[in-house]
Amino acid sequence: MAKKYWLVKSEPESFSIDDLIKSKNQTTYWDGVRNYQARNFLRDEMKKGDGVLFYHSSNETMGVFGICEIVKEGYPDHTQFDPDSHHYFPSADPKSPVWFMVDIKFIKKFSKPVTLQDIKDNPKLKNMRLVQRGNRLSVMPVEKNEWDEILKMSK
DNA sequence: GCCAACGTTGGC
DNA sequence: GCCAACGTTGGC
Repeated sequence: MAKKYWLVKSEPESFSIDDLIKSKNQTTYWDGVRNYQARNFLRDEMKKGDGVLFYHSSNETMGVFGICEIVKEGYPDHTQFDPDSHHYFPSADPKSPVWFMVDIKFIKKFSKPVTLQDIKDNPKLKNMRLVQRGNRLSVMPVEKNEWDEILKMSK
């Protein structure tokens, strides 16, 4: 199957690309996604080796800061069962988990981020889901040509 | 099944 | 900090 491409959003105050770099093996599990559409991507469609754009939101510099890859495919997000977790989801049953996550591994940080403004200013990227109205998905697919364009812009 | 209320996201 | 967009919840 052809390699696919994704974008994940994170607020750098809670988890930034530098936090990923500092993580053990530069790998982390992407927990806490509580949106069904995003869940379906995590559970069903993100495959080992797929490319992931790492996006910082709600920050003075919003944009894509680097890339990583999927190293472990969808498996149950353990925080849904943990009453102490901020992501606790009482109706989830370990026998039929509701929420899933993947593991991602750091590949590289751009020397200069591709900002949201850069993306908006590039007519080739006008169809990106990221810049479409009202889009609030924290995990979303990216087309190969969009991936290539972002990488080109990061140089 | 409808829909108002509410909570969250995220750009500005 | 504001607020538009939009997903979810829960009463009916």
